[in-house]
Amino acid sequence: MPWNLDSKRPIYEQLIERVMQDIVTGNYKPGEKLPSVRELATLAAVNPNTMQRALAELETSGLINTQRTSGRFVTDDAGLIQQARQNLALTQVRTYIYQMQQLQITPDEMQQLLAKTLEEGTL
Amino acid sequence: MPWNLDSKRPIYEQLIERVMQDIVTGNYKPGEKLPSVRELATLAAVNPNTMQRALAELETSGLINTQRTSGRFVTDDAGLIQQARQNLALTQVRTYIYQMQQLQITPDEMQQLLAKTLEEGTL
Amino acid sequence: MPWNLDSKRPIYEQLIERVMQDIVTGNYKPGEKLPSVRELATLAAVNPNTMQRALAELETSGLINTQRTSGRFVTDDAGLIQQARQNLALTQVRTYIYQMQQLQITPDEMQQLLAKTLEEGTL
Amino acid sequence: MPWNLDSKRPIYEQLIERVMQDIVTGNYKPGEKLPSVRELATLAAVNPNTMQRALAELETSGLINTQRTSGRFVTDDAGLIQQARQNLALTQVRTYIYQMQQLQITPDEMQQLLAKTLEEGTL
DNA sequence: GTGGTCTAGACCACC
DNA sequence: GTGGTCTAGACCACA
Repeated sequence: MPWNLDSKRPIYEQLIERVMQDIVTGNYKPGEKLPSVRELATLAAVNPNTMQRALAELETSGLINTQRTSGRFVTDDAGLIQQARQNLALTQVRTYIYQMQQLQITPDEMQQLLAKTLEEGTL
Repeated sequence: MPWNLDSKRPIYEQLIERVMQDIVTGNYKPGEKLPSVRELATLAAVNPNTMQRALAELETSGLINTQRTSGRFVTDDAGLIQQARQNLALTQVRTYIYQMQQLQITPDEMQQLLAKTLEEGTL
Repeated sequence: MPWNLDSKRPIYEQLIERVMQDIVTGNYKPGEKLPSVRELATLAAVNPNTMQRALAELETSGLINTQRTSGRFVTDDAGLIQQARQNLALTQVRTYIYQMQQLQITPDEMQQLLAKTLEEGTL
Repeated sequence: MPWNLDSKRPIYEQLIERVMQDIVTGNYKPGEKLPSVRELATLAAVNPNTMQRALAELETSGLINTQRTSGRFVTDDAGLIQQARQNLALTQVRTYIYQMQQLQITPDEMQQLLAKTLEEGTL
């Protein structure tokens, strides 16, 4: 999977999002050891400093823990991970609703448009 | 209506979105003259240059036309306005779907979460 | 024939060009009386002041003369008109050559491209 | 090479044209890094903001890409550059033809006048 | 009065 | 160092 970095948004921000996704979707399992900063940086084709910063900020969320000598690990608290996933989803749906309200689109239409777009399989 | 500017995103970008919304929702009618740059700048509490930039970029969408000495006018092509509204809505729904897919959330869940959140009336 | 005014360029400038064209192409004959300022302004759908300014500037070229009481007349000096036409054409061709040189296009290519475009009848 | 800015036309517009020329004529090679905004501004003897605006608008053409922290780069798509050059040339020749038609000059004359002017080497 | 342009100078985030 | 944004204030042409 390519990293698809967009040069118009802060790189570190995109790295945070990507690693977080990999965690909440189970791509990295609870308790699993993450690749080293250098490895991840190589994979993402970014400067190690930038990856370092991203991981450091991720730690504040509690999703990953650093063991000074042995590396970084995904939290083994599965509940925490599920909660993070819920929060991300909730944020998305609220954003959707808010933006549609700005366009004066009714709740019914919001649901219909979603259903229709999903059916079409349009990306 | 306050302008609710968020200092974390470019102001001119938010101005564009706001004026566009005012147009597609009929707050400014087709063919209507917009307030002058200076007036709008005062309303939004931003520098006239910033508002100027926003309006200039808005012009590329064709939603507004500029008459150099008499002001800016909303296009009188109602179809164009409706189309713009559709596009905005489509972009929103696609973004929602894409983000949820990243979280490996199924289409069914996307719809259930939307329905549930709408019911709760949660903001 | 519509006047095709472009709101992004000074109106009076476009009026000058248009009336000058009408003269050098014989649309208004040598010695002929021009319509009144008010009439022309109506035809062009512009403010009479603007048309007034355009005609005033045209006078400096010698192509039209004002008779204080009876109106404005195209010069009856056919040579002067022909010369103006030549000058306009020369300016065009020199502009073309200059611009193409900026693109590092050779004289041969300038001629070939012109010939080809004329053949196609492309507008 | 001096920048030859004409005070009667918007400076940023001339900057756009100039940089675009430098790209399509190979003065700046595909994939090459452009000088920084500040450097170019100094070279052209304009305010950095003005140069910034020009480059920002140039980006919409796809001829240059911006990497937020490392600078701007000419696209490495040589085809795109050639296409841009063609379009610029086509625009010029069409403008020439259109203007000459307005003067009611025949296609034959358009070609003769071009040939004659090129021979004379008149600037 | 309108929009448009330009300068000067400051500050920011990012790498 | 890079690009990006914003402000303040000035001036211009046009109608």
